[in-house]
Amino acid sequence: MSDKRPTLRSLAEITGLGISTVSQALRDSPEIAEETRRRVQLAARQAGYRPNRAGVRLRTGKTNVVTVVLNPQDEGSGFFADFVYGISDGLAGTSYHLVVTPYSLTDPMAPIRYIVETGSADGVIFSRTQPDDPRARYLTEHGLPFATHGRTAMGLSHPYYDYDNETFAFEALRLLAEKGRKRIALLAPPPQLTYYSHTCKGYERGLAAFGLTGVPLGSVNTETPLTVLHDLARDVAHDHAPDGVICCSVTAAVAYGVGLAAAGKEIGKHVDVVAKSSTRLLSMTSPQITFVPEDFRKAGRDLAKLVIAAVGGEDVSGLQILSNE
Amino acid sequence: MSDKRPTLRSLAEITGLGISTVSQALRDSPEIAEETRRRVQLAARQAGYRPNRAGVRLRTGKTNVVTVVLNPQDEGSGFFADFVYGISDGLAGTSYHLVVTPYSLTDPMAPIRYIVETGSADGVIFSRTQPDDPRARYLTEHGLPFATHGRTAMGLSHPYYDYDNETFAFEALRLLAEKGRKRIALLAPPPQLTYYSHTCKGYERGLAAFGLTGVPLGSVNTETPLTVLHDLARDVAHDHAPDGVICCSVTAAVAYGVGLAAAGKEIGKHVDVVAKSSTRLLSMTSPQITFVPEDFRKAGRDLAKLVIAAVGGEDVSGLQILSNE
DNA sequence: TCAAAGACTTGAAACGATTCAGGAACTGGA
DNA sequence: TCCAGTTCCTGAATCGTTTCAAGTCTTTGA
Repeated sequence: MSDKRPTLRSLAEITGLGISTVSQALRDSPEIAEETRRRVQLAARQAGYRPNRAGVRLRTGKTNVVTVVLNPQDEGSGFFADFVYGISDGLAGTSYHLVVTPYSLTDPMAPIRYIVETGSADGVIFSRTQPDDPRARYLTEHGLPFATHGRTAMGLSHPYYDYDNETFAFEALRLLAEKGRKRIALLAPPPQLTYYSHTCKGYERGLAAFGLTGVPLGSVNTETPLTVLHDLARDVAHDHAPDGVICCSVTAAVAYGVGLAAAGKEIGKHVDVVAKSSTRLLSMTSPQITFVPEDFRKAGRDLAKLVIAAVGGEDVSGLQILSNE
Repeated sequence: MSDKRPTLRSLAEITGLGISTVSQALRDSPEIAEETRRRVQLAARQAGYRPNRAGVRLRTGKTNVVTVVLNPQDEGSGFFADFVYGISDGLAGTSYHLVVTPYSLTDPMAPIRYIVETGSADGVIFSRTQPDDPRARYLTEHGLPFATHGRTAMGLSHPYYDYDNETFAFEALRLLAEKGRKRIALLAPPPQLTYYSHTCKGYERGLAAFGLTGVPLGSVNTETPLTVLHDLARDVAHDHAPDGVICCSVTAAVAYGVGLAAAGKEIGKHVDVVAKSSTRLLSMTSPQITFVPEDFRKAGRDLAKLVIAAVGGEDVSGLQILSNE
């Protein structure tokens, strides 16, 4: 009936108990009699009680916040939206809120330090993981739980979710081999990211397994400006050209594909392209490209679960996911 | 030198002043002597003091949080990523954090009520605004500041950022008229969203102004499944077909364009398509479509500024932006 | 019958901030 | 000299929660 939010104190008044009794009863402490607990919990439910987050946070230091760190390179990649929707899914039904921490163009570590120094989250999720990742190192040193999208390779065991890029590359080569392709190029991710090496490994393993020839593409990667990729595909000398291309990014694949078309090369006829994709739209405009799905929403959902488990102190060994979706 | 975060108390000890003096000095209260203020502020800077958010929030009720509400329909639209990056930009340099509030599939009002009931934000941003929007009404009734992406039409004055869709439609018709097109269809947004009527208004005004004929498309809109739009474009009877199409969404435009191609109609030759677009990728795959840019990142940035101004009590009249970017 | 043990409950302190009602020291005027 | 007014500073209370030491009451065992 009162017009303010119920608090422990008001519940105590309603039930005629002490504040600390109410507090413990709500958390099902065995110290409190079974019946009292039920009575308090009922009263709380009826009053619509929700613990005041500021109170909890001030007293315990627990923020009930998971934070995802923005990367400047992710904008407009289509990755981010799905990823956040997934994290949001994964947090649903828990007491955790999701906060989005901005990047700093001048210092990639700044957001991470900020989170640690201000204690503004219980757990962190970040992507674009590198083999020797300073963020992972820093968070580990400071004991703040985190989960990464992608793996590290620095002798550090931590929760992660990773797409199995090695298998992707390997299976992509199988597909190309089945189509009779012989000279395959790899449009790889930027080399500083961990999954670059996974991808290359699968690629090299596949070349050997299927008896194919690798064709180097020079120093371009999936984050090279699209127009450059387009022109590369259009202008490549015909006698050195690959007849199959594996691409780790939809957008890059599409740009490359448009470039091929501009050179009069038809995908599915003169050349084949296999690409990872998270969206269905582009399979409409570029139906000739072979798309292998990658589900960023699931990545986000699983990472949310992982980081919560890590916050809860679960053993890291069970918090590492290698997925092929 | 101490290993814990500085607090008002530790600053008080360092400076030899009282806690309340320090508190006021940091906020430049005129009650405190000029010199004392400087001394305290210097000490705070040197110690790397940052106010504890939980403490502030508990005492004052101020959360220093702006929350953006997710919409289920926005996933994968490309809108959301840019939008959030923009909001994050707009919040940079302020004390505000950005939290992402999940949607509820069963009750669109649930997240809004949650925010109000738990007092978990100082301000709210939401999109997909409707003429008679229950979210706007509820937030107004409860006195929680908000800013909308899109306008309402319910006799309620509130901060908003809106793209000028009326002008977009009007100018799109001008473009089509200049290309010699006569029979123009509008692929409009879903009718429950406010900008549907703005778009229609511009469309009708343009038809009259340029002497064009409107061609109805039936009950489809920009959120109709892409395959349906594709098939619609492909299968439409030739003698009733429009020779120009205005489209309020890139993805819909592309699907429609692919459908046209499947029917052997060439954009730029048999028909022209004008569409809003926030991404440059699709202008590569569909260079024949005329793209009019819409900048969601700017929308987010401006909305962040607007909602902060609203929280600060600024007059609504200056917090309404109609943009043509 | 009494002490010890157990079962429940509780008030007070603490987390870090702001606000408010004073208090001390100084000024100026009569 | 004294009173009133300024200027500047401060302790205590408060926000809502958890934790801890201590309290009451009942039960048990000898």
